Amino acid sequence: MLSLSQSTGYAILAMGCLDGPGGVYVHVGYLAKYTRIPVHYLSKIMRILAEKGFVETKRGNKGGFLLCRFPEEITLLEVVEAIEGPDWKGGCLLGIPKVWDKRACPIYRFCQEELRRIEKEFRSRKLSEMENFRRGCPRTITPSRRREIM
Amino acid sequence: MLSLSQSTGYAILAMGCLDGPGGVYVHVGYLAKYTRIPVHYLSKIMRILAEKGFVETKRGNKGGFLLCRFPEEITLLEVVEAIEGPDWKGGCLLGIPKVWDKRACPIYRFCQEELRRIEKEFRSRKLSEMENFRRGCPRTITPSRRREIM
DNA sequence: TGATTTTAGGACACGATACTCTTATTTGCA
DNA sequence: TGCAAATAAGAGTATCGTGTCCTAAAATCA
Repeated sequence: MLSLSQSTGYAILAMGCLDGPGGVYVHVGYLAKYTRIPVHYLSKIMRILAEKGFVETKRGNKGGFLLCRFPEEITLLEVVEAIEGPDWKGGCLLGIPKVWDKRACPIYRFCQEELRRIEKEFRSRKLSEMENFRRGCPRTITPSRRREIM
Repeated sequence: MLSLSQSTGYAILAMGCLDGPGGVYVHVGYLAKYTRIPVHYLSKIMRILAEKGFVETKRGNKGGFLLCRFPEEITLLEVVEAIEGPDWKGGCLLGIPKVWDKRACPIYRFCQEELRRIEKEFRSRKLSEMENFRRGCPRTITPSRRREIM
């Protein structure tokens, strides 16, 4: 399938729901429910994002996750590279492992142009553009609704 | 990594080296060596391509593989869909599994445009455009060189 | 302090992709 | 006819992405 890994999609979905510095910590359970990501798997991804310095975590009651920077300052490209690593572009959309011979790829030039275009898009788009989505994610919740979710 | 699977790249690389109807059958070992694909793995892919009706096979002495149609008539899109299946587009370059809420993907419109552009490219490009690459692939070979290869 | 809430971290399972190896089976040619 | 060449077929292995589960540790609050 022509796409980055699901994990990257999950990371963007989840980060798009978080508040910036000074906001409220959001429980991973709410994130998971709202974004439809398996909760234990998302928990792992959040830990990676914490290690990479994207999110701040707080344990215990009223704990959860928070962005370390404001969403206006975080580009999609940063998130992509944090999860996929620097080689996310791969070089060939067709899946030719390493195009050692340009004649081997009938769309060599097209791939280069496309990947440049896509990277430019990723670099120009910020998490803040998911604001409308973020607002739908619950932050405080009743005990009964919590039992239903978890 | 943002690409189709390696198998698709392998299929295109290999098919790009084959003759059309009436040409010579090419040994999978030569294909593998020339394209730098693991020979047993390529052998499996060739069998899939044979099942799908893209290549003709001949066993035994002087056997090998041949395209069933002329390379001018075979588009990249056909090969992609044969190996990846019809859902190769996935819908979201970022890897968001199923974009149930357009607000969830900050580049929803961009993805749609890009995938349309890429599909158009795949549909317009033919295997015959790999002619220069194909010519470098050995068809007949000495026993000593064969030992070295296999 | 103790109960509750929440993340941290690791073990494990499962399927897909990528790759290897061995044993048929078919074909051409001497 | 028999040998050698070549694909067919399928079992086996490794790794990775995805997902589940359990226990430990930390933080809050009564």
